[in-house]
Amino acid sequence: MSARNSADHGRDIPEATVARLPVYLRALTTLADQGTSTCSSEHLAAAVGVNSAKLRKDLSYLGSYGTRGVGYDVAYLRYQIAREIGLTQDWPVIVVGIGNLGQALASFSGFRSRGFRIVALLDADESRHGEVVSGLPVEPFDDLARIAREHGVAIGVIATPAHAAQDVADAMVDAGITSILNFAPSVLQVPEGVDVRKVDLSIELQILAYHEQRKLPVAADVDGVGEVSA
Amino acid sequence: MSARNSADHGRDIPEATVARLPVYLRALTTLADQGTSTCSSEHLAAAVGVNSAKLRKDLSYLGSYGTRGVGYDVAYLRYQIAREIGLTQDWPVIVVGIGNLGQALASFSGFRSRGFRIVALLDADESRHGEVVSGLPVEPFDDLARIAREHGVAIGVIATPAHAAQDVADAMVDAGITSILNFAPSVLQVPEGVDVRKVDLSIELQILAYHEQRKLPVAADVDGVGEVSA
DNA sequence: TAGATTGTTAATCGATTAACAATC
DNA sequence: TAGATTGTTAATCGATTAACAATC
Repeated sequence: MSARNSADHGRDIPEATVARLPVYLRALTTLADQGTSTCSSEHLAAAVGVNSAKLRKDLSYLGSYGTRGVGYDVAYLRYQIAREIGLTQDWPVIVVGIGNLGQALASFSGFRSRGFRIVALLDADESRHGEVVSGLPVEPFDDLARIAREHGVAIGVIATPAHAAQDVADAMVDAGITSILNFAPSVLQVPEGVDVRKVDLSIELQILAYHEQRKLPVAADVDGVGEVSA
Repeated sequence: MSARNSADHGRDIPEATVARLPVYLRALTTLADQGTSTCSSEHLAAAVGVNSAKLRKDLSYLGSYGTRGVGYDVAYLRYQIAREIGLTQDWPVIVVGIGNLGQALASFSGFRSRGFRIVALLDADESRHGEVVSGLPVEPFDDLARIAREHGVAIGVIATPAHAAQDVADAMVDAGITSILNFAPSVLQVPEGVDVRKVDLSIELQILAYHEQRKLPVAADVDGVGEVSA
């Protein structure tokens, strides 16, 4: 009953699928680098650690880029995924907060090779201004709006302490930035239409700790102490 | 029909809930620091940006720690969540790979305050050995097993380049580490019983780019180019 | 043609959320 | 008691996966 035709492709891709497309893309790049020209869903799924049915379902949201009985052309599928994500274009990015993490981000080569180009590093600390980090000068935070507009920046990265993060987000939104990657351990309030993704190092460790804690105690279903002597 | 009693608490908490508990914990810490002693699910939910029904359902997996008509005692709920996650104990952690990211991790104060203690920094590069980073000496990667056992390390962080990550993971598993936080852009193969969480900076940016790409083109349902002039 | 593999269906599973009885 | 808020139910929604017809 649902009138799905070829023109629908690229619309309404489930979030869970969107989050996996970059993983597939990376695996395809690895395969291409190894000289592999064709691969099956089974092969690619094994490389990224997912169920092959899930992989095929994910790819089906993009279109029919495989050949039954044969598999997928690595270069072709790779291009289609890159196009779908928007990596065939260049994304100027600014980073606010040049502490240890900000410097690590500034020097991270993985961004550049995937279509992301850091065009400016900003910090509120005057004593840092003019300092060159990974080839870019540290500029005043107050110049955010001007810099963002000059470079057509749509994506901003927050690498400040938690207490500054909301102010930075507000300034980014004012400057027309509509996608924010937040490394500060704080919840950002942003208007509708602005996407925020959060990377939180200590939350990741806490999730691991939760599972780790369940591994150590004995399996018996008692309300025991469950502590092991140090 | 399901015989759920109070002794069940702390078992079978859904993954989605586990991932949110650290967020609740942080919000409760903020409230406590502000001197707030009681809060409603509505209030706490607003602070972390979730539906209050979801918050109450999440908390219900831990037990009944609220008071109808009143809300939650901030300090008490905070303790209960911390206990559930396992943050009432100390987690020794090692970091392998002392590049920019590894140094940022080593100096990140957020770990220590949440019960995680970095006990060693390791790197395969001999020229770095002995160098002191954030008060810890960089030690040889080959000493991983000894160091991990000496400190009872259960959680390891991989901050190496992608090509080294699998070897590091293998060594960690051999050394008895059963939880790994992987910052390298590679898929790790680990035996059952070992948890891996992955933080991938460029994947986060790619997910943002996907959504950003859908914002820019005009809404019309045409197969147009959708490119804006630079 | 026979074998292989995709793309899709449909069943299942897990997560979200509105609504409300329980109860402070 | 009246008002407020929890803890839980049940409906809904979205994601996963086995199975298989389509088809190269």
